[in-house]
Amino acid sequence: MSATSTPNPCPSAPRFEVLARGCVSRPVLEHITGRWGALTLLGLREGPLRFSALRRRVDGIAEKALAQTLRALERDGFVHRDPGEGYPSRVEYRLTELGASTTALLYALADHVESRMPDVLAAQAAYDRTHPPRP
Amino acid sequence: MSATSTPNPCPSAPRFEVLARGCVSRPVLEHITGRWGALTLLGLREGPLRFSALRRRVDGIAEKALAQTLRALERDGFVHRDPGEGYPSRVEYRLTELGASTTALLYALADHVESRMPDVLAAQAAYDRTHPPRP
DNA sequence: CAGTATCCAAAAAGATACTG
DNA sequence: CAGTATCTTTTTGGATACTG
Repeated sequence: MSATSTPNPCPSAPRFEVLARGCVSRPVLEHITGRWGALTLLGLREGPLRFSALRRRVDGIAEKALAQTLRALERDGFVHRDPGEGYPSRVEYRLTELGASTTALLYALADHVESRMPDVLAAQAAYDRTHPPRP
Repeated sequence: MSATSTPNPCPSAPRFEVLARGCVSRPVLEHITGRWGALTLLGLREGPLRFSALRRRVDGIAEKALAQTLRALERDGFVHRDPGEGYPSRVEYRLTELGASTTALLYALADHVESRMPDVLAAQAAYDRTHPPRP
């Protein structure tokens, strides 16, 4: 750290503003909501998994992307990486307490979306009916 | 439409699996959690806004990105677009009921992250201390 | 097994200009 | 004002190969 006199960002205070660019929590929120972040956390929700198992679980993710995502989530303290000793290597990933509490909220969100899919599909159909495919 | 005999994806049933590629809810979840989706929804949380006001609120977003994001969210039924008549144009965007309920969950998530930022910053510092910057 | 390294293709972000 | 069009630059994604 050292006295960085950043005019600084979002007071974690009453009104919160992740909306501000430069807010320190914004990149963190992006890690957990981003393309693979959310799915990776949800993939670990039911218990620890090893790299390949997790990769199979998060359908469609590339090794590279999974590695990157896990690194970011580990750095932010959402995921704990436990490298077992021995060979061949067995590394387990598990949610930290912070990761678990966060994932619970993420799950609530995903579950809500899932339950309201009928409305979403209806909205999409209506939209497509009234909007030109692409002139 | 038309009888697509998709072997199809994620039963909205008991165990849910957004994790599956091809799951219809996955792209929707991505729209609301994606790079700008979340911030745009949060930007509308306190009330309807017009395009430029929203753009100012979601700090750093480009016109193009905002237009795209709003289109996706409108199509999914999270946002309602209300084009006022007259000139110059005044278009208002507001959350639908579905958008509002979803955004409430998103807010809970963002708020949780915000409140735990001290832990996140500590984790990041610890990580950076023990991991080589880049050899 | 658990990754890293590479290379290429595809997509997204940015900046600028222009229209109803 | 509310966008679209266009072009350029960066980031991603995907496939393949290789190492401890």
